[in-house]
Amino acid sequence: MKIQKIPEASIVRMSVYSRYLSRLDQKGIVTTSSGEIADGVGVSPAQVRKDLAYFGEFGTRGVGYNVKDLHHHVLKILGLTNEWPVVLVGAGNLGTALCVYRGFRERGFKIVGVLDSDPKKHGQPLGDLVILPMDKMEEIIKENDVKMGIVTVPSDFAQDIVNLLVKYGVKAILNFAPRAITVPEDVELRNVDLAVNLEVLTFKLSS
Amino acid sequence: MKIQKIPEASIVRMSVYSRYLSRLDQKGIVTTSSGEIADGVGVSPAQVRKDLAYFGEFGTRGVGYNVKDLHHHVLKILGLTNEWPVVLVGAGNLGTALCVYRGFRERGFKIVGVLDSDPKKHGQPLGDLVILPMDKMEEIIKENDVKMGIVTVPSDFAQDIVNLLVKYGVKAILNFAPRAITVPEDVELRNVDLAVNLEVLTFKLSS
DNA sequence: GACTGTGAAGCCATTCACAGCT
DNA sequence: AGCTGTGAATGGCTTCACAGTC
Repeated sequence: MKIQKIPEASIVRMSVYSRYLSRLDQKGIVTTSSGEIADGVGVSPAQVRKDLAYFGEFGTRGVGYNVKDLHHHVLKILGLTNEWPVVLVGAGNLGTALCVYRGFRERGFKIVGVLDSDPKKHGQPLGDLVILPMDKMEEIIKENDVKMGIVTVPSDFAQDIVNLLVKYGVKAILNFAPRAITVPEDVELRNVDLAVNLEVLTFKLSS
Repeated sequence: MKIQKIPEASIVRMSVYSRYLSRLDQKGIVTTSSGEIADGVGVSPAQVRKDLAYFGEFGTRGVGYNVKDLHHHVLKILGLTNEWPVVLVGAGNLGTALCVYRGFRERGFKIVGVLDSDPKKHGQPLGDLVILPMDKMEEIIKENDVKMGIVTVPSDFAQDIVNLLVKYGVKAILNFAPRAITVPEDVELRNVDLAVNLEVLTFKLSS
């Protein structure tokens, strides 16, 4: 295998494969194939093989893949073999929902701090945490060695919050505010725009 | 302009442009350019022009675009000139958060019904709605002429719920369950996988 | 001079098709 | 015979570069 750039879409699919492999493993299935995975997640078998091939040779020709083995490899590729501490900023409706979202914990993400600028919220319990004021950000990040942040503050404040997170050493940010945000080169940013997803649907319904 | 297939990525960007144009309009700005829009949303000017060109000629050479005018055109293209009634299924943490999410209402999406299978939740207020049992689905959809649904139920039930929505006439579904879901050809489906977004970040942090 | 609209070129991702292994 | 791994072919999106317009 030559070294080459890996498409972001492949990484997204790797994450999806890993969830499917975890299900196969739970069902006690020992061996699988690119065809089975493809059916299970809704892509082509060639796509599955190509994606996996970016990272190594995990299968046996004529046989397929060992489920446990492949699952472990994929988790390792995604960096999910250890728990990730995460700080969440913005304890509004969306923030509180994400804070207790089981899908994150199941995949090894642990929210270790929830911050909000509203003094009325400070001290309020949220899951097994307590909402803290913004000036606790540095402490939370440093004490827990936090590298990831989730931003669910109103759009107007998103860039400022992101700047703060970066200042205190966060290296990857998931932003839910529908605004263009900039970060330094060594920081990873992903945006999730919930309304956009509905609007793609209305476009298709209308055309 | 020739007829041609429009990339989905272009539609996503159109939605982003429309939000930026709405901000420019609010600020009272009358004229803009592909360069300004590009800077504002973080893409290239050529990309902006190409995207818009899929749908028509909205600008004036040497001048730029009229903000109000372009904004209106983009909203019309996205099918956002009328309010869309939406039904939401699954009043867990994520579902309740989305139900009162301002970002949806601001863009013309109105949740007209929240359903959950848990009898303990029935009758509980949620925003200005009340959580209803699943067997009210048909009534809600028919009475409000609902064409869009949001699914925030546990993964194991997502396909069943989607099947029900489709059965009662919903034509576009936004699914938050991390499972492969299938729908008939005439139904649009989009998946939002929140954990995947964090996992793409961990991949990048780890590599 | 400034900015749009667009064919052509370049680039990137997916699919194909088959050699290689069990 | 069955399935992986992969170079080659295809298809699609983005960028380039410039003619057209004000």
